[in-house]
Amino acid sequence: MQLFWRKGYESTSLNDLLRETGLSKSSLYQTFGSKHLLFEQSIDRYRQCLVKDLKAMLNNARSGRQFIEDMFYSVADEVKGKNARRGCLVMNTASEFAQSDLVIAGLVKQGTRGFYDVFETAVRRTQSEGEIPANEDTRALAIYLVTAMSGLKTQVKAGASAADIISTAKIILSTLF
Amino acid sequence: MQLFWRKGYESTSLNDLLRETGLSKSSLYQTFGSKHLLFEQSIDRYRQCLVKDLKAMLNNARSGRQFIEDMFYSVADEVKGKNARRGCLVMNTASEFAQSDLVIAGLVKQGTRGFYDVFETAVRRTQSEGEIPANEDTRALAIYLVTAMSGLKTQVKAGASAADIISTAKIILSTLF
DNA sequence: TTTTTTATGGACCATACGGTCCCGATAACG
DNA sequence: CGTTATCGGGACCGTATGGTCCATAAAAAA
Repeated sequence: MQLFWRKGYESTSLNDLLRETGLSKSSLYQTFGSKHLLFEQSIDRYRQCLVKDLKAMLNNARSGRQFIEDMFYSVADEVKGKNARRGCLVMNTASEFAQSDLVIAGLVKQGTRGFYDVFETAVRRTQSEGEIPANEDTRALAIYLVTAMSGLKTQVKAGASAADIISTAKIILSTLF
Repeated sequence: MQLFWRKGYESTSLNDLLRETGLSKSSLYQTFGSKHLLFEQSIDRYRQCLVKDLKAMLNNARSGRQFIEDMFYSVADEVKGKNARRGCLVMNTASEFAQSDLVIAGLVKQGTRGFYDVFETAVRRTQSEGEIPANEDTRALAIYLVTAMSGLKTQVKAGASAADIISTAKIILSTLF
């Protein structure tokens, strides 16, 4: 999963996977079936873990608004560090495959829906806390936030500076607050 | 360029390129040097053409606001049609390579800067037409618009519906107008 | 017309790819 | 202890990859 996340599907070779996992070829094929199936399982695991983590973060957050703001400002951190600029596996996969592979497209759709749901929950909570008007379309706002997040991560990949990310995050958030 | 745009770098094989161009292998190598060099030239040409077209569209637009609105609403059209969901070559490349290839990273940076510039010009014009407050940071707004556009195109690739694209575009634009 | 440059088709190459298979080691089980 | 199921190392396979080379054909220059 880490490897696919960092390099994408096509650029990750079987040898890369063997080196990273420490498995032999036969073991990897016995366990995962094929490179493609392993990729599918990687996306699925990624989505499960990320959505679970996001829900936990939202639950532990002081407020819905705090959660949303933290999410966007923390993108600036991805400019630096060891796993720098690797983006989001689901969105990376959407970009690499688009709709050319039906199975992958389904997993991507499942992933984006999961992200929509988390952000919609966050928006609803923020509404109930009085920081977002109650008459706003929560689903539309959630999709907007996921879209903006995805754009921000693409900017990181394109080489944007942390300062640009933060100033853009400010504008994104100004739509809500 | 069309092929790289549709399929990305790794997924486009030399045979694909020969078939599409109608050239023989030696001719293609004599003309473009290598697959990698051809890709670089494709990105460069893409950027030049697109930036030129955008500038022309902006000049011909009834207003800066009209230009910006048209840009975002027209993304919904990319859901359907023959060249559906292929996104933007520069952003696709940013996603595929991130910063792993220095030459490519430079071309991506050049591309994004070109997009920033066009949108900054559009924002400035819109300010002078009184539709955006004069005290707004035009560069920051331009980067925001490019970021939002890139996110929107990724949503298209992820399989979003035209309706979702339009409602998200509305929210993106509500930040400015 | 002859010479020199340029362009092109196609054979050829080494290698890296994803994937299969078998046989020996190990571990679980009776 | 003996038997059976599981696991993994590595040889092997066919193919597609990006890339080179050369001999010839066409065109440009002399």
